[in-house]
Order: sequence, then structure tokens, then C-alpha cells
Amino acid sequence: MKIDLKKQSHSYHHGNLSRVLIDTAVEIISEQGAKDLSLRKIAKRAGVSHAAPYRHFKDKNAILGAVAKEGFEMMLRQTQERIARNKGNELDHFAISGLSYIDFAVHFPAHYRVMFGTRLENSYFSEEFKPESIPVFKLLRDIIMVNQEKGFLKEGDPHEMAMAAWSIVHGFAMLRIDHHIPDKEKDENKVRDRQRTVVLTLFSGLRPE
Amino acid sequence: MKIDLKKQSHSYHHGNLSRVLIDTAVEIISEQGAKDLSLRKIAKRAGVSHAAPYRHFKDKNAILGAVAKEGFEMMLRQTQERIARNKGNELDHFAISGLSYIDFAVHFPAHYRVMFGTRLENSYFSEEFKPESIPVFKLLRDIIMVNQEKGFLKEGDPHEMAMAAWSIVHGFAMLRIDHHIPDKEKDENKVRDRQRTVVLTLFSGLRPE
DNA sequence: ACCTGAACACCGTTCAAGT
DNA sequence: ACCTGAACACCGTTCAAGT
Repeated sequence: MKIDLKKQSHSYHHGNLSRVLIDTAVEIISEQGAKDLSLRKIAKRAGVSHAAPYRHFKDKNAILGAVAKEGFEMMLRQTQERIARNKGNELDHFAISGLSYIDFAVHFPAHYRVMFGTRLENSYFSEEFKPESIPVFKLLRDIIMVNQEKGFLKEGDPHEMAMAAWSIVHGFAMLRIDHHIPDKEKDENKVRDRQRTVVLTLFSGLRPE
Repeated sequence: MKIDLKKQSHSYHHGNLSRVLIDTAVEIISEQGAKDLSLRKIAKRAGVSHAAPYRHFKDKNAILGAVAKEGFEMMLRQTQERIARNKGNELDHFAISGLSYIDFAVHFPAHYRVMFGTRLENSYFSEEFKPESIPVFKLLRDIIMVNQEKGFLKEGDPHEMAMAAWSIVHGFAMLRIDHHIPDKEKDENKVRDRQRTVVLTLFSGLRPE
């Protein structure tokens, strides 16, 4: 029995093309880099004409916006799960958020690049992607507040403290995924151990004197 | 007496077109963002055909590479000058390098974006732009080494320490120029004071226990 | 309602041809 | 030696036309 290729390639014509477009965008970025992503490539690989995506997204940036949104949700979920699994205290949870952030960037570089890409250049980095509006940022800020109450972190505006912590892991993650920080160790556990040490060292600037 | 426009617009035909192209690229990025920079726009504003730049640069990325190179040189000069002017000790010089880095990003965002833009996506971010090859990074590493000898900073591989410090200011600078860190203070001195406090706080993680 | 194909105004890059 | 203009293979976006 022959497979009806046409029917298969049209299976998304019932409402899931936008889902396919998002996944395809991530695929292409992973393979070819964010720079070489084009709407026409996405459409071609998804099996539709290059005009079809406009039925589901305002423009190319809107597709990237959907990728970013998904990324932030994944990041939040991963961080929450790791904290839930951990038996440690609130200070451990603070360290876990930082490590989880870096791990996310390393494991999902395509999403991460879109989330923290060019920003000002891209109109999709608008109101909805300001730190204040991102749940995972709020989670970090709440963790910092609890740590301050317990005396595990120094006093100061929690929002600014969260920004400082974010700066640290963001800079580190960027250098990591651009391979400017050597992950020379073959053993992945060793890499994560070193990462943990670096993050704890950096975060120690936020501890009380 | 009439001005000979043609002669004026051809005054770079004696070897300085590459200089004009670099400056024009920075201009356009400042005005329209790095995303909307095109070779054809650069050429048009420089008053040459869109094929002319290829006599001076291998491709579009080579022009961006020249902008990045210039940026790193400016950053080095600014940092060296500030250290030379300062009366403080080596630990002050460490803080100054960090602040100088952030100030550079804030004052020359066009250069900074090209220097730390998309990297892996852009082939211009090659061997010559690895941290080890950048003089201003070597300066930071040397400052860290001196501070370690004096006991102002904790022990550890100076290269990794430099990476950590770089991560911090890089992350902070990125959030700053993308306006994710509020510079709500009208008074610029207040902004710089707050910046100084944040950087010193972050860097304190690198001090001895 | 959803998709197509042609059209438009742009890209980066190459290359024969001009001075 | 240096630059031009046409050409090529791409872009993002729009829109009348098809089902």
C-alpha cells in the first residue's frame, strides 16, 4: 500500500501549522545558526508556500517571539522541577536557579539565542519580554527575597539583586555557548562541577559580609 | 566659485575608502541598529557602487570585523588611560577595568554590539577574536595576577578568574545597553555610582574569604 | 478559512567591462 | 589599480486568486 505523501504533508492544515513552524524554526537555528534562518526556509521545510506562515504569524519576528516564549516557559519549568527535587535550604535553591539557567542555555542554545538575541534590533523583544514580565525572573526575585529574610543574602533591592545575579549567569552562559569558556573536560560531570564552583564563587558577592 | 561635488565624492579614491566604509557602518548601526545594516546601504552612503567595498574587504563580515577590531583597541586605550590616571592600588585598577568595560559598552553600543554580537553565526568572530588573542583581555588577566600576588584576590587560574570577571561585566553591560537595567536616575553621576556599587558587589565574589 | 503564486523592493556576491 | 552595472540567487512582505 502506497503512502499518501500529499495527505501527510497536509496533515497540519487543521490548525497545527503554527506548532510545526515553531519547531521547524528551532530545528533550522540548531543546524544552521540563527543568522541563516529565513521565513522561506521554514515554510519550505514545513511543506507550505512562503506566504502560508502569514496566516498564523504577523511576521517573521512573531515566529521568533513564539520560540522565545516557549523557551522562557521551558526554563521556568526546569528550574521549578530542580528546586522541587532538591532537599537543601533556600540558599541551595538560589544556586540551583543559577545553574539551571546556564544548563538551559547549554542544552537549548537555539531557544536561548532567540530569547537573548539582538533584542533592540528585533521588535519581538518588546513589553512581554521585559524581565519584570518573565515568570522565571519573578521566581528568581522571590528566591532572593526569601534568602534575604533568612539572612543568607545581603540586604538590597531584590529586583536589583536579581538583575545582578541574572547578569552573572547571562554573561557566563553567553561565553559558554559561544565556546569562549573551555569545556575541555571530556567528563560532563567534571564540567558541571567546575560550572557549579564558578557560579557559587560569582554569587558569593551577593552574600552578607 | 562652485564646489566640485564629483571631486569631493571621489576624494577617498586614493586609499581611504576602507576607513570611510568602517565609519559609515558604525553610523548606520547607531542610527538603525545592527540588524538593518547592509553592504549596499554602506556603499550608497559612502558614495560608491555596492560592488566597490569588495576591493577593500573580503565580504560584509570583514567590514564588521574591522569595526570589532577598532572597538577592542578603543576599549584597551580607554582602560589603560583610566588606570594611568588613577592614584589607587591594584584592587582599584581591577574595579576600574570592569567599570571601564561597562562604560565603553554604554558609550559605544554600536561597536560593542558588533564586538559581542552573534559570534558563532558570524564567521568574523574567529581566531583573532578569541579572548586569549584580545589585548584588553590579557590586560585584565594581568591585573588579576598582580592582585592575587598582593593577596587582594583569591587564588585560582587567572584565565578562569578573568573569564568570570568578564562574564559579570559582559552580562551587566548587555542588560544595560538593552535597557533591561533601569537608568532611571536623571543624574549621570548617580547612575555611575550605582553601577560602581553593583560591579564592586559582583566582583567581591572574587576576593579572598 | 486557509493556502498559493506572482509581484515588489530589498539583500550579498560575482564578474565582465570600463577608466 | 580601482570602480561600475548587470546578473544571480536569495530575502520579507503583500495580495489577488484559487480551493
